[in-house]
Amino acid sequence: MLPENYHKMMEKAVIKNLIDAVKKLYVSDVEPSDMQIQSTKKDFEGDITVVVFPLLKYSGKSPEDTASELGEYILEVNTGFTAYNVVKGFLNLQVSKTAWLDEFIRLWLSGSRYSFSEIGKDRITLIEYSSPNTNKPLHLGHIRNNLLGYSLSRILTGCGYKVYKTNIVNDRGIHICKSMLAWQLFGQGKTPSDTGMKGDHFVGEYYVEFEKAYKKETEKLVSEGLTREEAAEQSKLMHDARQLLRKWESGDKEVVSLWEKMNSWVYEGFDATYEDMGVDFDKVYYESDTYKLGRDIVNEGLEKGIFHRKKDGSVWVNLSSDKLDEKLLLRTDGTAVYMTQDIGTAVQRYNDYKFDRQYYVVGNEQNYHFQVLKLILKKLGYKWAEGIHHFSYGMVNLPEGKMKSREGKVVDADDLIDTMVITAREMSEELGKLHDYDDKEKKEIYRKIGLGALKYFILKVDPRKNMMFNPRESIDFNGNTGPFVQYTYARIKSVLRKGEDKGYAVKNISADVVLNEKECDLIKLLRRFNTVVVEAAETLNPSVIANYAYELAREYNQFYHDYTILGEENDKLKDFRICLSEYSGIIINESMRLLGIDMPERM
RNA sequence: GGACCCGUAGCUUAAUUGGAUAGAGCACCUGACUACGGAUCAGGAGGUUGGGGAUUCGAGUUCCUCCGGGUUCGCCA
Repeated sequence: MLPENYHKMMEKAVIKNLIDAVKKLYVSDVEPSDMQIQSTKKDFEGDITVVVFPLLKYSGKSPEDTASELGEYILEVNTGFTAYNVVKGFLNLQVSKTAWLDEFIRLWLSGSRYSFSEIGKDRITLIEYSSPNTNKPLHLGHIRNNLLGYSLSRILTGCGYKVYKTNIVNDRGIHICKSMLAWQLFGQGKTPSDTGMKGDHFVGEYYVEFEKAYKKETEKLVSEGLTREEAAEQSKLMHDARQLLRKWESGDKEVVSLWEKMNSWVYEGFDATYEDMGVDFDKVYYESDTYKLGRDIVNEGLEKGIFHRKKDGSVWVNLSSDKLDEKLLLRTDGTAVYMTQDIGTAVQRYNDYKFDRQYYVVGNEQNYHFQVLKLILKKLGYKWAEGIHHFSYGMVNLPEGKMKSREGKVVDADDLIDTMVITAREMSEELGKLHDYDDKEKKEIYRKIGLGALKYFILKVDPRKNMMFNPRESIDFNGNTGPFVQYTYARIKSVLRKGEDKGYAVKNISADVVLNEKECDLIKLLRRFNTVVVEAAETLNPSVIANYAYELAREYNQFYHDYTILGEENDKLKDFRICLSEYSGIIINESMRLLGIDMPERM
C-alpha cells in the first residue's frame, strides 16, 4: 500500500481552508477554477503558495490585503502551517520542519515503490521504435530514436502500462537490391568474416559502392548530352537493381537466397549495436512479411469503394474531405509502397496484441505520413485506429549542418559509442580511482560512463525539438551530464560502503532530529519524483526525468559539501543523514533506470 | 505556393502548461581539498525570450502580423 503524499494532503487541506475562508470573510462561494495552489518557488520562503489574483473579485480588496487576510485565517484554523508571508499577489504558507522529517520517514519506509503510479494499469501499449533499413548501418538519428523508444517503454512500464517493444525492419525494396547488385558486381564472393567487418557496415559499403558507380554512370551519360532524367532512365545499374527487385517479388530462388544472406549479415551487425546500446525488443516485424497483408487490405478497400483506381492501374485514396490531397497506395504494376506495408503492419499488430495504444517512434519528417496512415485506417473502419499515435521527435543536426546519409555526412552509431567509451576510459585512467578492479570490471565501468554520457546528452532535450549534436560537447563529463549524475551516485555508494566498513549500522530514523535548510530542500525534491515520472508518462517526455535527476544530484552534492555524514557526532542525526543519502541514491538510480542508463557503483 | 514545426545569454538548453526576480551547463574570470570521492562546491560577468501589435490583474507560453530557419506535399522509404 502506498503512503499518502503529505504535500498533496496539505494542498487539499488548503483548498478546503480557502473555501471556508472566502465564505466566511467575503460571503461568497469560490469557483474551483479560481483556486490556484502550487508549490512555492525555491527563491521564496514557504512550501505551498496560493495565487490570490483570481480571488480578488470575491474580496474586492488589494492583492496584498486579500492574501494577508487569507493567510491569517488559514494559520488560525490549520495547525499544519507555522507561518505565512505575502509577496505581491502570492500567499506563501510554511510547513514546519518536523513535517518534512515525517514526510521523509514515510518515503524511506516505502522505498522506491513510492515512485510507482498506476495511471496506466493493464493498458496494452505497443511502442515501435528503431525501424532500420537493411542497406546501411545505424547512425546518430537511429540512436536518438532507440534511446527515446526504450526510455519511453521503461517510463510507461513504470506507470503500470503493459508495454510491448516492437521493431519493424524494412528489409525489402530497392535500397537492399542496390547493395545486392553492387556485391554481385564488385564483391568477389567476400563475406563480413573475410574482411573482419561488422555485417551491417559490410553491406553498407556496397550500398555506397552502388551509389558511387551509379553517379559515375549517369554523369558520363550527361556529359554525352543527356538530361539528368534521361540519364537516370537509361542507367544500366538502376535498371539491373529494379530487375533484382522484380525477381525478388516473383520469388526467384537465387535472388531470394542472396537477399537472405545479405540481410542476415546486417542483422548480426544490428544485434551487436542494439546490445551495445542496451536496447531490445519483444517482437520484431519484417516488412517482407507485412506488405502482402497491406496489399490485400488495399484491394479489399478498393472493392468496397473506399479507394479508387486510376486509368493507369494505380490505386489511390482521396483525402480531400480531410483537407489533404490524394495519396498513392499501389503502383501501376500492383506493387506495394511504404504506406501499403504500414497499413499491413498496423493491422497485423492489432491482431497480435489488441492494443489500447500504439506509439510510433518516428522522426518529425514523417508527420504527414502518419497523419495519412491514421486517416486511412479510420476510413477502412478500424475503430482501434484512434489509439495509434505518432511519437514525433526532432532531427539531430551537426555543427556543420544537417546529416545526409547519401553524402556520407553521418555520425555512425558504432563509431560514436566507441568514442564515448574510449573517452570515459581515458578520463577514468587519468583520475585513477579504480586500481583494485580487474580489466573486465574496469571495461564495464567505462562502458557505463561512456554510454551514460551519450544517452543523457540526447535524452535531456525535449524530444519534440530538433537538437544540435556537438561531438566536442558530448564528451564533456562535467556539469549537466550523465557522468555528473553517475558520479553523485558513486559518491553516495562510497559513503555508504565506508559506513558499513566501519561496522556502523543504522537502527532507525528518530523523529526528533532537527533538519537544516538543505535537508528540507532535498526532501522536497525527493518527494517530487512520483509526479515527475507521471508527468513524463503523460507528456511522453523522458527529458523531464533527465532534468530532475540532474537537479537532484546537484542538490545532493550541495548537501554533501556543506555537511558531514559519517563524521556527525549526534547519532540520531547521523542515522538520518545516512538514510537521506541512501534514499537519494535510490531515486537517482531509479530516475536513470527510466532513461535506460546504467549506474556504476564506483567510477 | 499549400500544410505543419521552430526561434530564449557567445554556444547547448530549462521554465510546474497563463504566475513572482526567465533557471542551468559549457566557455570566460575569482575562490574552496591534511575532510565521507575536486568527474565536486561557492561567487562574478553574460537576456528588450527574433520584431511589432492584441487579449488581462499578469504573456517566453494564447491570438494576429512581419522577419529568419526547418520539414513535408514522389509510382522513395
